[in-house]
Amino acid sequence: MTKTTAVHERPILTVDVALLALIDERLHVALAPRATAPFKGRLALPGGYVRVDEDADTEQTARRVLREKLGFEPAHLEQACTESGPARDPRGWSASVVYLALHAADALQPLADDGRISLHDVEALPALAFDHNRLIALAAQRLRAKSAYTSIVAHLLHDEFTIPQVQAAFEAVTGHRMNAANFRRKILETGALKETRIVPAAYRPAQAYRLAEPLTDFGQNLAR
Amino acid sequence: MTKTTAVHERPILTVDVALLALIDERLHVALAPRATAPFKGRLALPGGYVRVDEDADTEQTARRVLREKLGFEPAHLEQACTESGPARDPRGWSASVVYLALHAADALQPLADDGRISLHDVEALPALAFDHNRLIALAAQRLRAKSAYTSIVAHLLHDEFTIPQVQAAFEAVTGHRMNAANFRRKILETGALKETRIVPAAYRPAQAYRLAEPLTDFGQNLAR
DNA sequence: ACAATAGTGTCTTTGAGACACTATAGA
DNA sequence: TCTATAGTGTCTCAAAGACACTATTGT
Repeated sequence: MTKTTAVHERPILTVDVALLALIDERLHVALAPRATAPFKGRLALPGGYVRVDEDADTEQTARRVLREKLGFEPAHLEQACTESGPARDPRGWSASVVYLALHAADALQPLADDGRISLHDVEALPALAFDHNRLIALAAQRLRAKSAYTSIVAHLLHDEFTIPQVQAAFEAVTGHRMNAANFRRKILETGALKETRIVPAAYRPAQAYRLAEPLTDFGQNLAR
Repeated sequence: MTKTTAVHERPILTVDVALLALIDERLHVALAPRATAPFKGRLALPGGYVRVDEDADTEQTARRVLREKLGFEPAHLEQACTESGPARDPRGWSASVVYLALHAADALQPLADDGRISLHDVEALPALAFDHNRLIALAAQRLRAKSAYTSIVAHLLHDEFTIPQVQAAFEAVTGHRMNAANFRRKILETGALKETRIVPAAYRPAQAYRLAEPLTDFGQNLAR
Protein backbone atom coordinates (compact mmCIF):
# COMPACT_ATOMS: atom_id res chain seq x y z
CA MET A 1 0.00 0.00 0.00
CA THR A 2 3.00 2.34 0.01
CA LYS A 3 2.42 4.79 -2.79
CA THR A 4 5.49 6.50 -4.18
CA THR A 5 4.85 10.13 -4.91
CA ALA A 6 7.80 10.23 -7.30
CA VAL A 7 6.91 12.08 -10.47
CA HIS A 8 6.59 9.55 -13.25
CA GLU A 9 7.26 10.50 -16.82
CA ARG A 10 4.09 11.44 -18.62
CA PRO A 11 3.31 9.61 -21.85
CA ILE A 12 2.80 11.43 -25.13
CA LEU A 13 -0.86 12.01 -26.02
CA THR A 14 -1.80 12.50 -29.63
CA VAL A 15 -4.93 12.41 -31.75
CA ASP A 16 -5.09 10.83 -35.18
CA VAL A 17 -7.98 11.12 -37.58
CA ALA A 18 -8.95 8.46 -40.11
CA LEU A 19 -10.93 10.50 -42.61
CA LEU A 20 -12.74 8.04 -44.85
CA ALA A 21 -14.62 8.62 -48.08
CA LEU A 22 -16.16 6.47 -50.76
CA ILE A 23 -14.61 6.54 -54.25
CA ASP A 24 -15.85 4.11 -56.90
CA GLU A 25 -17.58 1.97 -54.29
CA ARG A 26 -14.37 1.61 -52.27
CA LEU A 27 -13.37 3.14 -48.94
CA HIS A 28 -10.48 5.57 -49.19
CA VAL A 29 -8.54 7.31 -46.45
CA ALA A 30 -6.97 10.77 -46.49
CA LEU A 31 -3.20 10.72 -45.94
CA ALA A 32 -0.44 13.31 -46.06
CA PRO A 33 3.35 12.94 -46.01
CA ARG A 34 4.85 13.85 -42.63
CA ALA A 35 6.61 17.21 -42.65
CA THR A 36 8.92 16.42 -39.74
CA ALA A 37 10.76 13.55 -38.06
CA PRO A 38 10.00 10.88 -37.05
CA PHE A 39 8.87 9.22 -40.28
CA LYS A 40 9.58 12.45 -42.20
CA GLY A 41 8.19 12.13 -45.71
CA ARG A 42 6.25 8.96 -44.91
CA LEU A 43 2.50 8.99 -45.44
CA ALA A 44 0.46 9.35 -42.26
CA LEU A 45 -2.97 10.16 -40.92
CA PRO A 46 -3.64 13.80 -40.10
CA GLY A 47 -2.92 14.08 -36.39
CA GLY A 48 -1.06 15.94 -33.73
CA TYR A 49 -0.40 16.57 -30.10
CA VAL A 50 -3.18 17.50 -27.76
CA ARG A 51 -2.68 21.15 -26.80
CA VAL A 52 -3.65 21.56 -23.18
CA ASP A 53 -3.94 25.34 -23.52
CA GLU A 54 -6.15 25.19 -26.58
CA ASP A 55 -8.23 22.02 -26.83
CA ALA A 56 -11.38 21.48 -24.77
CA ASP A 57 -11.04 17.71 -25.26
CA THR A 58 -9.56 15.24 -27.73
CA GLU A 59 -12.49 15.64 -30.12
CA GLN A 60 -11.64 19.32 -30.36
CA THR A 61 -8.05 18.32 -31.03
CA ALA A 62 -9.31 16.21 -33.92
CA ARG A 63 -11.37 19.11 -35.27
CA ARG A 64 -8.45 21.54 -34.90
CA VAL A 65 -6.10 19.18 -36.72
CA LEU A 66 -8.51 18.84 -39.64
CA ARG A 67 -9.11 22.57 -39.69
CA GLU A 68 -5.43 23.51 -39.54
CA LYS A 69 -4.10 20.84 -41.90
CA LEU A 70 -6.99 20.57 -44.32
CA GLY A 71 -9.17 23.63 -43.71
CA PHE A 72 -12.00 21.26 -43.39
CA GLU A 73 -14.96 20.29 -41.19
CA PRO A 74 -16.07 16.65 -41.57
CA ALA A 75 -19.71 15.60 -41.89
CA HIS A 76 -19.23 13.04 -39.15
CA LEU A 77 -16.64 12.63 -36.41
CA GLU A 78 -16.56 10.03 -33.67
CA GLN A 79 -14.04 8.49 -31.35
CA ALA A 80 -12.97 5.02 -32.44
CA CYS A 81 -10.45 3.82 -29.88
CA THR A 82 -7.19 4.61 -28.12
CA GLU A 83 -4.02 2.81 -29.08
CA SER A 84 -1.03 2.95 -26.80
CA GLY A 85 2.35 1.48 -25.94
CA PRO A 86 6.07 2.16 -25.68
CA ALA A 87 6.99 1.25 -29.27
CA ARG A 88 4.42 2.85 -31.53
CA ASP A 89 6.18 6.24 -31.49
CA PRO A 90 10.01 6.43 -31.42
CA ARG A 91 9.78 9.56 -29.27
CA GLY A 92 8.51 7.51 -26.33
CA TRP A 93 5.55 5.82 -24.68
CA SER A 94 2.52 7.24 -26.39
CA ALA A 95 -1.21 6.98 -26.56
CA SER A 96 -3.19 8.08 -29.58
CA VAL A 97 -6.91 8.67 -29.51
CA VAL A 98 -8.16 7.62 -32.93
CA TYR A 99 -11.12 9.41 -34.49
CA LEU A 100 -13.18 8.18 -37.39
CA ALA A 101 -14.26 10.99 -39.73
CA LEU A 102 -16.54 10.64 -42.73
CA HIS A 103 -17.27 12.95 -45.62
CA ALA A 104 -18.48 12.93 -49.21
CA ALA A 105 -15.55 12.17 -51.50
CA ASP A 106 -16.05 14.99 -53.96
CA ALA A 107 -15.73 17.61 -51.23
CA LEU A 108 -12.31 16.10 -50.53
CA GLN A 109 -11.24 16.12 -54.16
CA PRO A 110 -10.11 19.80 -54.16
CA LEU A 111 -7.85 19.06 -51.19
CA ALA A 112 -6.36 16.14 -53.07
CA ASP A 113 -5.94 18.28 -56.20
CA ASP A 114 -3.94 20.98 -54.43
CA GLY A 115 -1.78 18.37 -52.71
CA ARG A 116 -2.89 18.78 -49.10
CA ILE A 117 -3.88 15.12 -48.96
CA SER A 118 -3.91 12.02 -51.10
CA LEU A 119 -6.74 9.51 -51.03
CA HIS A 120 -5.86 5.82 -50.76
CA ASP A 121 -7.91 2.68 -51.00
CA VAL A 122 -7.93 1.29 -47.44
CA GLU A 123 -7.45 -2.22 -48.79
CA ALA A 124 -4.25 -1.30 -50.66
CA LEU A 125 -2.15 0.90 -48.43
CA PRO A 126 1.63 1.28 -48.48
CA ALA A 127 3.59 1.11 -45.21
CA LEU A 128 2.59 4.22 -43.27
CA ALA A 129 4.19 6.15 -40.42
CA PHE A 130 3.79 4.83 -36.87
CA ASP A 131 1.06 2.17 -36.50
CA HIS A 132 -1.25 4.07 -38.83
CA ASN A 133 -1.94 1.03 -41.01
CA ARG A 134 -3.44 -0.58 -37.92
CA LEU A 135 -5.32 2.56 -36.88
CA ILE A 136 -6.95 2.74 -40.30
CA ALA A 137 -7.90 -0.93 -40.14
CA LEU A 138 -9.55 -0.31 -36.76
CA ALA A 139 -11.41 2.76 -37.99
CA ALA A 140 -12.64 0.98 -41.13
CA GLN A 141 -13.71 -2.03 -39.10
CA ARG A 142 -15.69 0.25 -36.79
CA LEU A 143 -17.40 1.89 -39.75
CA ARG A 144 -18.35 -1.47 -41.23
CA ALA A 145 -19.66 -2.72 -37.89
CA LYS A 146 -21.80 0.37 -37.33
CA SER A 147 -23.06 0.42 -40.90
CA ALA A 148 -25.23 -2.63 -40.38
CA TYR A 149 -27.02 -1.16 -37.35
CA THR A 150 -26.99 2.60 -37.85
CA SER A 151 -27.45 5.31 -40.45
CA ILE A 152 -23.72 6.11 -40.39
CA VAL A 153 -23.02 5.40 -44.07
CA ALA A 154 -25.16 8.39 -45.06
CA HIS A 155 -22.30 10.61 -43.89
CA LEU A 156 -20.30 9.32 -46.85
CA LEU A 157 -22.84 11.10 -49.07
CA HIS A 158 -23.87 14.72 -49.43
CA ASP A 159 -26.22 16.40 -47.02
CA GLU A 160 -29.07 15.49 -49.32
CA PHE A 161 -29.13 12.08 -50.93
CA THR A 162 -31.48 9.60 -52.55
CA ILE A 163 -32.29 6.13 -51.30
CA PRO A 164 -30.46 4.40 -54.16
CA GLN A 165 -27.38 6.41 -53.15
CA VAL A 166 -27.61 5.26 -49.52
CA GLN A 167 -28.03 1.73 -50.75
CA ALA A 168 -24.93 1.94 -52.92
CA ALA A 169 -22.92 3.28 -49.97
CA PHE A 170 -24.38 0.63 -47.68
CA GLU A 171 -23.50 -2.15 -50.10
CA ALA A 172 -20.01 -0.80 -50.72
CA VAL A 173 -19.23 -0.61 -47.00
CA THR A 174 -20.90 -3.80 -45.78
CA GLY A 175 -20.26 -5.82 -48.93
CA HIS A 176 -23.84 -7.04 -48.76
CA ARG A 177 -25.93 -6.66 -51.92
CA MET A 178 -29.60 -6.01 -51.32
CA ASN A 179 -32.85 -5.91 -53.20
CA ALA A 180 -33.69 -2.26 -53.91
CA ALA A 181 -37.38 -2.49 -53.03
CA ASN A 182 -36.68 -4.17 -49.71
CA PHE A 183 -33.82 -1.83 -48.83
CA ARG A 184 -36.05 1.15 -49.46
CA ARG A 185 -38.82 -0.14 -47.21
CA LYS A 186 -36.47 -1.14 -44.42
CA ILE A 187 -34.55 2.10 -44.24
CA LEU A 188 -37.72 4.18 -44.41
CA GLU A 189 -39.21 2.13 -41.55
CA THR A 190 -36.27 3.00 -39.32
CA GLY A 191 -37.25 6.66 -39.37
CA ALA A 192 -33.63 7.64 -40.00
CA LEU A 193 -34.52 9.68 -43.09
CA LYS A 194 -36.43 12.90 -43.59
CA GLU A 195 -37.87 13.82 -46.97
CA THR A 196 -36.54 17.05 -48.43
CA ARG A 197 -37.33 17.60 -52.12
CA ILE A 198 -37.31 16.02 -55.53
CA VAL A 199 -33.91 16.18 -57.18
CA PRO A 200 -32.89 15.39 -60.76
CA ALA A 201 -31.22 12.01 -61.09
CA ALA A 202 -29.77 9.98 -63.93
CA TYR A 203 -33.19 9.36 -65.47
CA ARG A 204 -36.33 9.59 -63.41
CA PRO A 205 -35.95 12.29 -60.74
CA ALA A 206 -35.70 11.01 -57.21
CA GLN A 207 -36.95 11.91 -53.77
CA ALA A 208 -34.09 13.35 -51.73
CA TYR A 209 -33.68 12.85 -47.98
CA ARG A 210 -31.60 14.20 -45.13
CA LEU A 211 -30.73 12.34 -41.94
CA ALA A 212 -33.42 12.94 -39.32
CA GLU A 213 -30.72 12.73 -36.64
CA PRO A 214 -26.91 12.67 -36.93
CA LEU A 215 -27.04 8.95 -36.14
CA THR A 216 -30.05 6.66 -35.91
CA ASP A 217 -29.68 3.25 -34.33
CA PHE A 218 -31.73 0.84 -36.40
CA GLY A 219 -32.05 -1.64 -33.53
CA GLN A 220 -31.57 -4.43 -36.06
CA ASN A 221 -29.13 -5.53 -38.69
CA LEU A 222 -30.39 -3.91 -41.87
CA ALA A 223 -28.61 -6.48 -44.03
CA ARG A 224 -29.24 -9.64 -42.02
CA MET B 1 1.92 27.13 -41.35
CA THR B 2 4.68 28.07 -38.89
CA LYS B 3 4.99 25.20 -36.46
CA THR B 4 6.36 26.14 -33.06
CA THR B 5 8.69 23.51 -31.73
CA ALA B 6 8.19 24.83 -28.21
CA VAL B 7 7.67 22.00 -25.75
CA HIS B 8 4.03 21.98 -24.82
CA GLU B 9 2.88 20.70 -21.46
CA ARG B 10 1.88 17.07 -21.65
CA PRO B 11 -1.57 16.15 -20.40
CA ILE B 12 -2.13 13.64 -17.61
CA LEU B 13 -3.01 10.14 -18.83
CA THR B 14 -4.90 7.81 -16.54
CA VAL B 15 -6.88 4.62 -16.82
CA ASP B 16 -10.14 4.02 -14.96
CA VAL B 17 -11.94 0.70 -14.75
CA ALA B 18 -15.69 0.32 -14.44
CA LEU B 19 -15.95 -3.16 -12.97
CA LEU B 20 -19.59 -4.21 -13.28
CA ALA B 21 -21.40 -7.15 -11.74
CA LEU B 22 -24.98 -8.28 -11.45
CA ILE B 23 -26.56 -8.38 -8.00
CA ASP B 24 -30.28 -9.11 -7.64
CA GLU B 25 -30.87 -8.47 -11.34
CA ARG B 26 -29.27 -5.04 -11.12
CA LEU B 27 -25.93 -3.79 -12.43
CA HIS B 28 -23.51 -2.79 -9.70
CA VAL B 29 -20.13 -1.10 -9.98
CA ALA B 30 -17.07 -1.58 -7.76
CA LEU B 31 -15.95 1.62 -6.04
CA ALA B 32 -13.37 2.51 -3.42
CA PRO B 33 -12.78 5.70 -1.44
CA ARG B 34 -9.79 7.66 -2.72
CA ALA B 35 -6.76 7.40 -0.45
CA THR B 36 -5.21 10.70 -1.56
CA ALA B 37 -6.09 14.17 -2.80
CA PRO B 38 -7.78 15.25 -4.97
CA PHE B 39 -11.19 14.00 -3.86
CA LYS B 40 -9.59 12.26 -0.86
CA GLY B 41 -12.17 10.02 0.80
CA ARG B 42 -14.62 10.32 -2.08
CA LEU B 43 -15.77 7.16 -3.81
CA ALA B 44 -14.11 6.54 -7.16
CA LEU B 45 -13.48 3.91 -9.80
CA PRO B 46 -10.29 1.90 -9.44
CA GLY B 47 -7.78 3.67 -11.65
CA GLY B 48 -4.38 5.21 -11.84
CA TYR B 49 -1.65 6.77 -13.90
CA VAL B 50 -0.20 4.98 -16.87
CA ARG B 51 3.34 3.92 -15.94
CA VAL B 52 5.51 4.28 -19.00
CA ASP B 53 8.24 2.09 -17.51
CA GLU B 54 5.87 -0.72 -16.59
CA ASP B 55 2.76 -0.89 -18.76
CA ALA B 56 2.82 -2.37 -22.27
CA ASP B 57 -0.35 -0.44 -23.10
CA THR B 58 -3.40 1.03 -21.36
CA GLU B 59 -5.11 -2.35 -21.14
CA GLN B 60 -2.14 -3.58 -19.10
CA THR B 61 -2.52 -0.48 -16.94
CA ALA B 62 -6.10 -1.51 -16.31
CA ARG B 63 -5.06 -5.06 -15.42
CA ARG B 64 -2.29 -3.80 -13.15
CA VAL B 65 -4.67 -1.46 -11.34
CA LEU B 66 -7.14 -4.27 -10.70
CA ARG B 67 -4.37 -6.60 -9.61
CA GLU B 68 -2.72 -4.09 -7.29
CA LYS B 69 -5.86 -2.58 -5.79
CA LEU B 70 -8.12 -5.62 -5.75
CA GLY B 71 -5.85 -8.60 -6.30
CA PHE B 72 -8.17 -9.59 -9.03
CA GLU B 73 -8.34 -10.64 -12.69
CA PRO B 74 -11.68 -9.87 -14.40
CA ALA B 75 -13.50 -12.35 -16.61
CA HIS B 76 -13.84 -9.71 -19.31
CA LEU B 77 -12.02 -6.46 -19.98
CA GLU B 78 -12.47 -4.12 -22.91
CA GLN B 79 -11.80 -0.51 -23.74
CA ALA B 80 -14.91 1.64 -23.62
CA CYS B 81 -13.82 5.17 -24.50
CA THR B 82 -11.46 7.99 -23.64
CA GLU B 83 -12.72 11.03 -21.78
CA SER B 84 -10.65 14.17 -21.69
CA GLY B 85 -10.55 17.87 -20.93
CA PRO B 86 -9.04 20.57 -18.76
CA ALA B 87 -11.60 20.43 -15.95
CA ARG B 88 -12.20 16.78 -15.16
CA ASP B 89 -9.11 16.53 -12.95
CA PRO B 90 -8.08 19.48 -10.75
CA ARG B 91 -4.43 18.54 -11.28
CA GLY B 92 -4.64 19.64 -14.90
CA TRP B 93 -5.68 18.75 -18.44
CA SER B 94 -6.22 15.02 -18.38
CA ALA B 95 -7.36 12.12 -20.48
CA SER B 96 -8.67 8.91 -19.00
CA VAL B 97 -8.99 5.71 -20.95
CA VAL B 98 -12.06 3.98 -19.55
CA TYR B 99 -12.21 0.19 -19.44
CA LEU B 100 -15.30 -1.90 -18.95
CA ALA B 101 -14.67 -4.98 -16.80
CA LEU B 102 -17.17 -7.72 -16.03
CA HIS B 103 -17.19 -10.49 -13.47
CA ALA B 104 -19.52 -12.74 -11.53
CA ALA B 105 -20.76 -10.88 -8.45
CA ASP B 106 -20.06 -13.57 -5.88
CA ALA B 107 -16.35 -13.59 -6.74
CA LEU B 108 -16.39 -9.88 -5.85
CA GLN B 109 -18.22 -10.37 -2.59
CA PRO B 110 -15.06 -11.29 -0.57
CA LEU B 111 -13.43 -8.05 -1.75
CA ALA B 112 -16.46 -6.15 -0.60
CA ASP B 113 -16.49 -8.00 2.73
CA ASP B 114 -12.89 -7.09 3.56
CA GLY B 115 -13.47 -3.47 2.57
CA ARG B 116 -11.34 -3.23 -0.56
CA ILE B 117 -14.36 -2.18 -2.58
CA SER B 118 -18.03 -1.46 -2.18
CA LEU B 119 -20.61 -2.43 -4.76
CA HIS B 120 -23.17 0.18 -5.82
CA ASP B 121 -26.24 0.01 -8.00
CA VAL B 122 -25.30 1.97 -11.13
CA GLU B 123 -28.73 3.59 -11.16
CA ALA B 124 -28.36 4.97 -7.63
CA LEU B 125 -24.88 6.38 -7.26
CA PRO B 126 -23.77 9.16 -4.92
CA ALA B 127 -21.59 11.98 -6.25
CA LEU B 128 -18.24 10.39 -7.11
CA ALA B 129 -14.74 11.73 -7.57
CA PHE B 130 -13.83 13.38 -10.89
CA ASP B 131 -16.32 12.65 -13.69
CA HIS B 132 -16.70 9.05 -12.62
CA ASN B 133 -20.49 9.18 -12.54
CA ARG B 134 -20.31 9.92 -16.25
CA LEU B 135 -17.69 7.27 -16.93
CA ILE B 136 -19.87 4.63 -15.27
CA ALA B 137 -22.88 5.74 -17.30
CA LEU B 138 -20.81 5.38 -20.48
CA ALA B 139 -19.53 1.94 -19.51
CA ALA B 140 -23.00 0.70 -18.56
CA GLN B 141 -24.44 2.07 -21.79
CA ARG B 142 -21.77 0.23 -23.76
CA LEU B 143 -22.56 -3.01 -21.94
CA ARG B 144 -26.27 -2.64 -22.65
CA ALA B 145 -25.63 -1.86 -26.31
CA LYS B 146 -23.36 -4.86 -26.80
CA SER B 147 -25.66 -7.18 -24.87
CA ALA B 148 -28.26 -7.22 -27.62
CA TYR B 149 -25.78 -8.26 -30.31
CA THR B 150 -23.08 -10.28 -28.53
CA SER B 151 -22.54 -12.91 -25.87
CA ILE B 152 -21.03 -10.32 -23.50
CA VAL B 153 -23.54 -10.77 -20.66
CA ALA B 154 -22.24 -14.29 -20.04
CA HIS B 155 -19.17 -12.69 -18.45
CA LEU B 156 -21.43 -11.54 -15.62
CA LEU B 157 -21.87 -15.24 -14.77
CA HIS B 158 -19.47 -17.96 -13.76
CA ASP B 159 -17.29 -19.76 -16.26
CA GLU B 160 -19.98 -22.41 -16.49
CA PHE B 161 -23.60 -21.38 -16.62
CA THR B 162 -27.02 -22.59 -17.66
CA ILE B 163 -29.23 -21.08 -20.31
CA PRO B 164 -31.81 -19.80 -17.80
CA GLN B 165 -28.93 -17.99 -16.07
CA VAL B 166 -27.83 -16.30 -19.30
CA GLN B 167 -31.41 -15.34 -19.94
CA ALA B 168 -31.77 -13.77 -16.50
CA ALA B 169 -28.57 -11.77 -17.05
CA PHE B 170 -29.67 -10.79 -20.54
CA GLU B 171 -33.05 -9.62 -19.30
CA ALA B 172 -31.54 -7.74 -16.38
CA VAL B 173 -29.09 -5.86 -18.59
CA THR B 174 -31.27 -5.18 -21.62
CA GLY B 175 -34.53 -4.78 -19.72
CA HIS B 176 -36.19 -6.97 -22.33
CA ARG B 177 -38.19 -9.95 -21.03
CA MET B 178 -38.16 -12.96 -23.30
CA ASN B 179 -39.91 -16.26 -23.69
CA ALA B 180 -37.64 -18.99 -22.28
CA ALA B 181 -38.19 -21.48 -25.10
CA ASN B 182 -37.45 -18.92 -27.78
CA PHE B 183 -34.44 -17.48 -25.95
CA ARG B 184 -32.97 -20.95 -25.63
CA ARG B 185 -33.35 -21.70 -29.32
CA LYS B 186 -31.99 -18.36 -30.45
CA ILE B 187 -28.87 -18.36 -28.31
CA LEU B 188 -28.07 -21.96 -29.19
CA GLU B 189 -28.40 -21.11 -32.89
CA THR B 190 -25.76 -18.39 -32.56
CA GLY B 191 -23.14 -20.98 -31.72
CA ALA B 192 -21.88 -18.82 -28.87
CA LEU B 193 -22.26 -21.63 -26.32
CA LYS B 194 -20.45 -24.92 -25.86
CA GLU B 195 -22.00 -27.73 -23.82
CA THR B 196 -19.98 -28.79 -20.82
CA ARG B 197 -21.83 -31.02 -18.35
CA ILE B 198 -25.01 -31.46 -16.38
CA VAL B 199 -25.02 -29.43 -13.19
CA PRO B 200 -27.43 -29.50 -10.25
CA ALA B 201 -29.87 -26.61 -10.30
CA ALA B 202 -32.72 -25.47 -8.09
CA TYR B 203 -34.92 -28.44 -9.08
CA ARG B 204 -34.32 -30.32 -12.30
CA PRO B 205 -30.59 -30.41 -13.10
CA ALA B 206 -29.54 -28.32 -16.06
CA GLN B 207 -27.16 -28.50 -18.98
CA ALA B 208 -24.21 -26.19 -18.35
CA TYR B 209 -22.36 -24.29 -21.06
CA ARG B 210 -19.18 -22.28 -21.49
CA LEU B 211 -18.63 -19.52 -24.03
CA ALA B 212 -17.27 -21.00 -27.26
CA GLU B 213 -15.27 -17.79 -27.77
CA PRO B 214 -14.62 -14.85 -25.43
CA LEU B 215 -17.11 -12.83 -27.45
CA THR B 216 -19.47 -14.00 -30.18
CA ASP B 217 -21.16 -11.46 -32.40
CA PHE B 218 -24.72 -12.66 -32.95
CA GLY B 219 -25.10 -10.67 -36.17
CA GLN B 220 -28.61 -9.80 -35.09
CA ASN B 221 -30.45 -8.29 -32.16
CA LEU B 222 -31.28 -11.23 -29.93
CA ALA B 223 -34.13 -9.33 -28.30
CA ARG B 224 -35.64 -7.59 -31.32
C1' DA C 1 -47.63 -35.86 -4.61
C1' DC C 2 -46.73 -31.42 -5.48
C1' DA C 3 -44.03 -27.42 -6.49
C1' DA C 4 -40.54 -25.55 -9.03
C1' DT C 5 -37.48 -25.25 -12.58
C1' DA C 6 -35.40 -27.27 -17.20
C1' DG C 7 -36.38 -28.18 -21.61
C1' DT C 8 -39.41 -29.62 -26.16
C1' DG C 9 -43.11 -29.41 -29.81
C1' DT C 10 -45.93 -26.93 -32.53
C1' DC C 11 -49.07 -23.38 -34.19
C1' DT C 12 -49.67 -18.62 -35.57
C1' DT C 13 -48.27 -14.51 -37.15
C1' DT C 14 -44.81 -11.37 -38.74
C1' DG C 15 -41.73 -9.79 -41.78
C1' DA C 16 -37.72 -10.57 -44.92
C1' DG C 17 -36.84 -11.42 -49.56
C1' DA C 18 -38.00 -12.31 -54.44
C1' DC C 19 -39.91 -10.45 -58.23
C1' DA C 20 -43.23 -8.52 -61.31
C1' DC C 21 -44.91 -4.31 -61.99
C1' DT C 22 -45.59 0.96 -62.71
C1' DA C 23 -43.46 5.84 -63.18
C1' DT C 24 -40.61 9.33 -65.18
C1' DA C 25 -36.97 11.04 -67.05
C1' DG C 26 -32.86 11.20 -70.98
C1' DA C 27 -31.23 9.73 -75.44
C1' DT D 1 -39.82 4.73 -78.54
C1' DC D 2 -36.42 2.64 -76.07
C1' DT D 3 -33.52 2.43 -72.06
C1' DA D 4 -32.13 3.44 -67.62
C1' DT D 5 -33.25 4.49 -63.21
C1' DA D 6 -36.91 5.49 -59.32
C1' DG D 7 -40.34 3.58 -56.87
C1' DT D 8 -44.75 0.26 -55.68
C1' DG D 9 -47.51 -4.07 -54.98
C1' DT D 10 -47.76 -8.53 -53.66
C1' DC D 11 -46.64 -13.40 -52.98
C1' DT D 12 -43.90 -16.88 -50.59
C1' DC D 13 -41.49 -18.80 -47.17
C1' DA D 14 -38.68 -18.66 -43.05
C1' DA D 15 -38.34 -17.32 -38.63
C1' DA D 16 -40.01 -14.92 -34.36
C1' DG D 17 -43.09 -15.37 -30.74
C1' DA D 18 -46.86 -17.53 -28.03
C1' DC D 19 -47.98 -21.24 -25.49
C1' DA D 20 -49.11 -25.90 -24.29
C1' DC D 21 -46.67 -29.56 -23.15
C1' DT D 22 -43.11 -33.01 -21.10
C1' DA D 23 -38.99 -33.97 -17.90
C1' DT D 24 -36.58 -34.17 -13.64
C1' DT D 25 -35.52 -32.86 -9.47
C1' DG D 26 -36.27 -31.07 -4.14
C1' DT D 27 -39.47 -30.81 -0.49
